[in-house]
Amino acid sequence: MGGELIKQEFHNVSDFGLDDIFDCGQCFRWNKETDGSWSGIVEGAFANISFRPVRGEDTGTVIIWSNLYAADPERREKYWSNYLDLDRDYSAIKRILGTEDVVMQKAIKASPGIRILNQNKWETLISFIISQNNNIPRIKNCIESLCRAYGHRIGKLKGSSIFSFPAIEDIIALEENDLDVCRLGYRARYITETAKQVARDGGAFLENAENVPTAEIAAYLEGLTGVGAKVANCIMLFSMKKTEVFPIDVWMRRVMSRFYGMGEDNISAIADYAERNFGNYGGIAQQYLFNYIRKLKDTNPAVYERFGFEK
DNA sequence: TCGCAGGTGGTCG
DNA sequence: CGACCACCTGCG
Repeated sequence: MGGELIKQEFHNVSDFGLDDIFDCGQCFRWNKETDGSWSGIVEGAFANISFRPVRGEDTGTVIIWSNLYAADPERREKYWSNYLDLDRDYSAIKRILGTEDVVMQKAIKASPGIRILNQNKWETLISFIISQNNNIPRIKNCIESLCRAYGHRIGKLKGSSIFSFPAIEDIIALEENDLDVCRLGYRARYITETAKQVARDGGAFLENAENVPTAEIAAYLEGLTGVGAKVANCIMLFSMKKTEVFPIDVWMRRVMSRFYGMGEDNISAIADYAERNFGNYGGIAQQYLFNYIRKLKDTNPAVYERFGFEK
């Protein structure tokens, strides 16, 4: 590994579940270890995160082993606290979302440990371009392949090399068919085009996006090749703290039609419903619902199939 | 084996 | 502006 691993702990953390956080489709470079911890690559560094609950499942200690900002304890603590969204009061959000919404109460109960990660903007942008019309195992394979081909070798783990996510410069330096090895399909062109567009201002807009109004960011992102409303919302939610956006994908359309009695292809009506009922926490509501319907399909396909509309 | 996957861009009325 | 439809690829 590049640099030794240093331990960072956060105590008395509640509303926190590793599987809920890392397996809810918001990130693609984290993998579960046999001991239940999760390992991932973040900002060109390696990390392993485990959670030790105390007093049942309510609160516990988050334990992070990483070589990120090894020489700067203050920066390191700030980074991870922000990355894991530890300053946000999820109990309060759950109360707000669950009020007079039985479906949401069930969804929250199914994945009580969800937290929205605050990830690198560029990596999130490219990752969600790759995610379109694609399935999660292949999305992960595509991203690893991209990192292996054009990221930088940052060390070795369990006998195999690990790589950082390629920087903007790494992508704009590519020639016509360089991405073929990554098997990205038609998304390859979207990525090279988007990289050029983002590089026009040296990546400044993306870097400062958190301070820009949501509508303005959305307009910028949807101007990028391969970025539509859904991908733009995912980028804003998972890397820019815009918790009010509500990404609508096939799963959300299924949830809204099965559990909320809405037309499956009436996207604008679904968006209106989310805005009115989930308000500033639409994105968090979306994550509870997304995990709920996906888990239901995996754990109880029969119920998933015949689940009619209930309200 | 083959439909489908956390959609988007282009085209046509 | 809304309703199609093609699109790389490989998982389940």
